[in-house]
Amino acid sequence: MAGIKDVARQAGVSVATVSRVLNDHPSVRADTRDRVLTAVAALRYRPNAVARSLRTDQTRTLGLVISDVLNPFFTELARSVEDQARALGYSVIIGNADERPDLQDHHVRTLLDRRIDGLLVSPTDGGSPLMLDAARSGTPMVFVDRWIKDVDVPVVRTDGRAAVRELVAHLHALEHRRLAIIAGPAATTTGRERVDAFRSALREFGLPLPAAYIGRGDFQADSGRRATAAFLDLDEPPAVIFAADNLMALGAMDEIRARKLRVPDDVALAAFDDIPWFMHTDPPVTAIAQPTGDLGAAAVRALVGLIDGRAAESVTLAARLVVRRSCGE
Amino acid sequence: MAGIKDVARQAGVSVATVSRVLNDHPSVRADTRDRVLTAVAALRYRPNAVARSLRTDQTRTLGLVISDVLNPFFTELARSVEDQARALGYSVIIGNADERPDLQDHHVRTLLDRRIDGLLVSPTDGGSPLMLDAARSGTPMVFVDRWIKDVDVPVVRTDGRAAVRELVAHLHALEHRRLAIIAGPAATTTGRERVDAFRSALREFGLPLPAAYIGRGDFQADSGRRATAAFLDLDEPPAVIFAADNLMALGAMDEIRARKLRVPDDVALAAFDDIPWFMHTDPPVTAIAQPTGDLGAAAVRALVGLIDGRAAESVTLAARLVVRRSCGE
DNA sequence: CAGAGCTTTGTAATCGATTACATCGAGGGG
DNA sequence: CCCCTCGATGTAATCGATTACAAAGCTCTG
Repeated sequence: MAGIKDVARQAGVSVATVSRVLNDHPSVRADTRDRVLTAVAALRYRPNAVARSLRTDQTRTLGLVISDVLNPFFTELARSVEDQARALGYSVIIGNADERPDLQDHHVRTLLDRRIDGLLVSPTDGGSPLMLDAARSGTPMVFVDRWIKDVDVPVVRTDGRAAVRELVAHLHALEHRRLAIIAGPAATTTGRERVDAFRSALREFGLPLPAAYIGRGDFQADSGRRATAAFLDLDEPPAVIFAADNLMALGAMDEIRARKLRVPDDVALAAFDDIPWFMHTDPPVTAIAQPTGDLGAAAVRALVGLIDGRAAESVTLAARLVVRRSCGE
Repeated sequence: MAGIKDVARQAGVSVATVSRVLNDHPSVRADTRDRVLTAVAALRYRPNAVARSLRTDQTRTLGLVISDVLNPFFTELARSVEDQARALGYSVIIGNADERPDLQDHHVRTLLDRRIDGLLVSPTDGGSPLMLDAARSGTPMVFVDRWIKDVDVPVVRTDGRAAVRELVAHLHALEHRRLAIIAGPAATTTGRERVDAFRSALREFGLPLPAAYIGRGDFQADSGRRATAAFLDLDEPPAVIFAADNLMALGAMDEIRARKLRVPDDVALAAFDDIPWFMHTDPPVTAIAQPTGDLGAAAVRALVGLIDGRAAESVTLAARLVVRRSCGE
């Protein structure tokens, strides 16, 4: 592959001049520029990004570590992140943590080794020392969706409290009284928050949230299945199951279907995170929708701001309830 | 951030020795190695992958350019690719082409600039000159799922002919006679192949495939909606709609639902590419499933083989039909 | 017309690693 | 006891770009 030297030779100038043309430095005579450009075209020269990065100490690359690519919410997020990053001249390297702290650390380490300019993370757990170190040592970093307490890192996220309250009101209006939740891992903020929001909303309506009605999930389908099985085995099973993410809702549907029960007649179902498929499930699932596109775009803007030395602020967007038929009419 | 020089100073050796320890070169005395390792730990040193790549001319990174991240088939593929790559010591950079040739080229260019060691592509169109050049100029490259004719690049893909034939047999047995297909873009191999397979199977059963029963889709949901609308507006609408991918099937369901028609009573529906949600749609969708995990793993193995100088062979796996209820009982 | 000042270009250092080659010291054979 | 060999380590070139500084050419002015 042709290098800058080949271009310089071909154009009869020095490498410095070629470099200046490439970075459109003003002090290059027009005809020299033309000769260089012709040589570049003739040799199909493309600057080596690796060499450039080494010298300039910037890669124009952002790292994105997400909890689970198979979760449609996160792939939508990844997509909007990439779109916005591209618009700002950055590439994105995605790392899939699969909800595993060790994999998360693996990706953070690899990304740091590659000297990405900034890191976008949706942490799987609460306290990866590696990540905390990175944050403290000044790596530009922004949390998205989930975050870690007591770290000075901006957070771009959705506040679901109002929507959860709305959901509970909806359920209450439909005469449902025994409401259960499949929670996410306690190590994640979203895992805890959604339960908290649910609990406060229930209290507001004078409803209890017994321990048996809090299922321990890990944001993946299998755990939704297991938690649902446990609920349904109870002497007094809940009337509604609220899954804290869409994959656990999928698992819940699996289990309900396996037991030949009907939604919403036997159990009602609702989920956090709306996805296109919920419109077509049997029945369509009532869900709380996050503004995923805005979330990704805002996160990238905040991160690039940080990279450019501006102080980034945390952003909180609102979720909204989408009522369908899975909780009754 | 600490560099190799800092480590050398701290350990009282030269950078060469540090490098040797890091790449575990045999000729380093045990106690020297220990001193270096202590220094590495003390300074929390991590080698700069950018510098290393420049010198060694390898990035231990694979590029993966896929047609659409929002398509669950491709995100599953991406996931298995990443898993296998990680197992072999490679990172993966994913580029999402969004079914747009210009975006595809953008990603190929960026990946090439970054000097990735190899490229995995599921081409959106038939003839990006950039990609053809790259292939010819020796960039290790493997096509996955889709491919381009007349290029000397190994292909790892699924052959759906048998499964499509099985599907048609199933439909025929259910007394369906008017079968339509929503095709993918003619520029893609999968776009054409699936129609061809469908057509031959129909012929085998003595059924026609009128032009009006071939919908022009682009593998995205909207086009499925439009093609379905066109079918249903026909004087003699089809009894079955076979969507050549899952997103177009989603679009078809949208349109059918919007017209208050029922699947399979009013129209039957089948799709290429199975996804977890098809089990829970109303009704569950009959689909042709690809062995996605194997596909990704085989593609990575072939690519890494190429990188290591071994000759890679094309791999063809078989798809299988998963019968559910969307075509009748 | 000399020299100041500006524009344009070139020379060479640099980024942080790897690695060919040089060097040094110890041990062994004659 | 000398020299050769081999193991361990260091010195410095190198990868392909960017960029500070030097230098050359040109214009313009007094």
